[in-house]
Amino acid sequence: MELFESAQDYLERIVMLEESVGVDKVHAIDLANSFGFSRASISVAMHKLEEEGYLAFGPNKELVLTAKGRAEGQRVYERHRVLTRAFVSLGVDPKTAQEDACRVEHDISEETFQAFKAKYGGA
Amino acid sequence: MELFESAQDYLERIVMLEESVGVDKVHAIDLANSFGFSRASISVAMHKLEEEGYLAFGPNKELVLTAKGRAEGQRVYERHRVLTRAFVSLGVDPKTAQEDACRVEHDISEETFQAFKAKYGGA
DNA sequence: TTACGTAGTTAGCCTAACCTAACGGCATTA
DNA sequence: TAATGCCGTTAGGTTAGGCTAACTACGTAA
Repeated sequence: MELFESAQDYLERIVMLEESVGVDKVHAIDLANSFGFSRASISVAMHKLEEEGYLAFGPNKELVLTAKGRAEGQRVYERHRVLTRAFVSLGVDPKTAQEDACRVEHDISEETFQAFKAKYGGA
Repeated sequence: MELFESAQDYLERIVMLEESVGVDKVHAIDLANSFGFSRASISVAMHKLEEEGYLAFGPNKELVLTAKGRAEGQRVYERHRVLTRAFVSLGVDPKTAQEDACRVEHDISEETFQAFKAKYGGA
């Protein structure tokens, strides 16, 4: 089954949160707060991701990414970072660049992403 | 009421079709063929656009854009052209660039669009 | 003139992705 | 120990945007 688009966002955000300083385990509530969505929506989405093998629930409901889930999250996160950097390089305000990257990251082909990465990917 | 995203595509496509050589009047069937959607889906969408004042139906069901509809269609079409040109400039295959532009055109802020236009907007 | 093909419409269905309301488990605290 | 509050879940609802099936209207061709 195809990974639904919102799921890419969730996996990406889990990876982002995990990389935040001071964050140990990520819970569903953290995603809900981060996106401003209801706990219910996140709960349902997490169970779908579990069914499809992208994550598991730890003993205290921590969200534990599988290798497959982590790879996908990191893939999307990299797109996010490259696109944000590209937009900022073009003169866009960092906050706006970030928001736009968050939507565009799902929409561009691998080819177009690689073109951006080649031009704007360097640190 | 906010203009739903698919509606932007429809208005844009009507403008594109009108500008095609040899095209006189655009009908719903032309959109259906162009997108590969059913006639039913297009029919419903066109009536919504009519209700909201973006177009009218001519005596033979031609789709007649209002000033408001044409402005919106042209706005989206310009985004499409600028983004396609930008992606091609980055080395992306024209067909892929076109497809990606078609999705990204809805997602970027005016600020980011203007940044692309400034850099890649020239003929 | 009947029959056919094309275009548009209507009704009803599906999925993705959100929502609220209500409830269960668990820990902390008065 | 009983109440409080937080987190997660379940049930049911909404909206956007597609679908098929079946109907209508109209023009053309046999």
